[in-house]
Amino acid sequence: MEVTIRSVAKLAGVAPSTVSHYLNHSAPVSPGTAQNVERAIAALNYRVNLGARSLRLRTTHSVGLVIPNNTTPFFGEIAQVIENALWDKGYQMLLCISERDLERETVQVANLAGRQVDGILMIYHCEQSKAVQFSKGISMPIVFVDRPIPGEYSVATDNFYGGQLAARHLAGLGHRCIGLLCGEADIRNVAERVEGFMTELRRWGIKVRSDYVLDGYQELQFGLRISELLKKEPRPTAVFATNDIVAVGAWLTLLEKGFRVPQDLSILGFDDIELGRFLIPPLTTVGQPSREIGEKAVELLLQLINEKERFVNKTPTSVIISPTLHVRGSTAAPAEGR
Amino acid sequence: MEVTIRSVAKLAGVAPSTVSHYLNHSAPVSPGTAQNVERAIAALNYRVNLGARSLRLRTTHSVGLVIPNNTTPFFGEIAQVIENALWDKGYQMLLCISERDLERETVQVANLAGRQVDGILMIYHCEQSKAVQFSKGISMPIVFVDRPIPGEYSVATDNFYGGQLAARHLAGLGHRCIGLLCGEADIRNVAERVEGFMTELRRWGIKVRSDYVLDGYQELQFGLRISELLKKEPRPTAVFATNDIVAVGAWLTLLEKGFRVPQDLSILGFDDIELGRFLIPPLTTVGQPSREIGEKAVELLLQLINEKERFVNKTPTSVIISPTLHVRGSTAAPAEGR
DNA sequence: GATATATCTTGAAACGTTTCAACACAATCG
DNA sequence: CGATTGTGTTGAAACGTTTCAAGATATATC
Repeated sequence: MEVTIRSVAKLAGVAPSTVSHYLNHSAPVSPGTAQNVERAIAALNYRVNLGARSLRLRTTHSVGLVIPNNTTPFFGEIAQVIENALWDKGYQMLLCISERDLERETVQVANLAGRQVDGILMIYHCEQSKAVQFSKGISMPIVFVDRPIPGEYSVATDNFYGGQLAARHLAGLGHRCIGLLCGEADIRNVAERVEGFMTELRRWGIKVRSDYVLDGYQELQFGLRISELLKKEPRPTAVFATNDIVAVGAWLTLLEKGFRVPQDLSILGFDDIELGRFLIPPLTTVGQPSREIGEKAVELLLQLINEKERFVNKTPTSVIISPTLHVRGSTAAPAEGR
Repeated sequence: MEVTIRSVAKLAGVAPSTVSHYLNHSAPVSPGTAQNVERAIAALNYRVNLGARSLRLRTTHSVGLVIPNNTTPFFGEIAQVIENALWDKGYQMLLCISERDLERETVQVANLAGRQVDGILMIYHCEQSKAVQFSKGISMPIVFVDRPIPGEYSVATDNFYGGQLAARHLAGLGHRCIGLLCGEADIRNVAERVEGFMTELRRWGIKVRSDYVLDGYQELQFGLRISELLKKEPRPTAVFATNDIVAVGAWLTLLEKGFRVPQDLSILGFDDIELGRFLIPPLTTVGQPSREIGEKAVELLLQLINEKERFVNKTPTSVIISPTLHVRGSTAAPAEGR
């Protein structure tokens, strides 16, 4: 038999409600009974059944997080930051990995709703995600992370500005002949980075030749294709990768081919993953403030949870966080005469 | 008001129990009522409250996973594999990140127990973890992952054998002068790798000079200290790092100092993280079968959950999975004359 | 000493399910 | 035709909590 609040009450010689009051400080309990209850709890190794409590209280103190993948450094970091923030506030995180499967994404949201989580945080995979539509039919608040949706609560990076930062840095160093490794331009975040980058370059009067732009997946492997740019005439003096992993791939290729970074070619990434800091030279990059994003998302969600009524008729807010440029060793002014 | 099985029943003009039977196929329902119920469910957008169901059924179909950290590639991968395996079986994963905090680890296990998870998977941080002791007081089965405990159920890599594989490979190539980058030797897993490595080398009649052994943390930064080994006379022709991240650190340093891998120095890691496959040359490594470990752990745990009674008196089994050597480009025979 | 007040304790109802035992009805059997 | 079987349906109890309203006791007030 399970040990319940009733068994504790019986052993302590009081009513279950008294035990409950003792546990929750919801009513004063005389020192004598307090001690009895304490002893009974210890003797039976009683632990309150949070599921039952949730049923009664209509709040589970749990939050679901849906991410496309956990091995991508950025997502893994976000998940960690969010777990930490939630834990601090007494919330348990239910992690769902969608594996970029739209069907699965939706079922996971439905499941979380069925489990009566108090709220949901979601990095949806792409614009077509059915889960986004589906999420409107559930009763708990939902905050979209990293990838905003018009008309919904969200917390994300200002990707356009990030692209501008990158452009400004390279242009400021004197680069005029610049390449671009563009990972998955159909993801809005990436598109915005590119747009910001191009817009800013245009402001400097710099035009990126279309054959200096490579498209591919956001994987290390794609970065290896930088070798194609090295054959161009004139060779670009700097390259912006829309993603650190891609930048690392490029970096590896350059080293292998005997090019020196940054003397022969400057390289600039986006994300600020841990590895980049340890390359030699370390990678200059536009840092996604993953800590700030995760914490802000949790803060916003908990607000929605706690002041539910008040927020019902407010138009959802979209929090945009500015990335910052981390200047490290992989970028420098172009060599003389170029 | 929440939409419950009762509201559905009322709208469909039947008893709540009938709706339940319809949902769970626990009793035949006539086609007519079935349709009515279906319609009512759709009309009200009803979704069964899994919390309430759990309370009644005494099973939550959820499992807790405790890991020290989610950004370490190996842990992140394990978490992902486990989530996938659990999801396939209809279980929800509750993720707890202990941040290597022994206190927190314990509280997390207690919390999971309170939430009535059906079982717990745990990568504890170190031998002193109080959580290990604590876990004996809870009622649900627990399987230790990656780091076994005598007398408890566990699934882990055969680290000793992994060390042997590494040694055999290097010795077989002809290396006689071998260095060792040893990350956190007080973690048993690491100690076993080293032991297997040394044992096998001894069998080949090779002794590792004590000043060829460096100790440090399992971080990329530690790998940078390989430069200390490069000054030794004679210089080692190969280095084994007990961890891929450390190996990558070493690899970066070698490249930066102008040493060629593997011509000047062979380098061998442990874990098989994704990044290693993309170095140029790619990293030879002893692969931790993270997929197999995760899946096996889930399989074992679900067995314990489902056949609980039967297992009660069995002595816990400790599953050991053999790692495999992935020979890639970073190792080769030593240069002539050395 | 009666009444009011404060402190402590309690039984019962509720949260949203599932399931047992019982019932109603129709079809089948001998 | 009475008994049996099978198919659908149901009310009530249970899962382990919390909380409301009310009861019990002790203390203070007039």
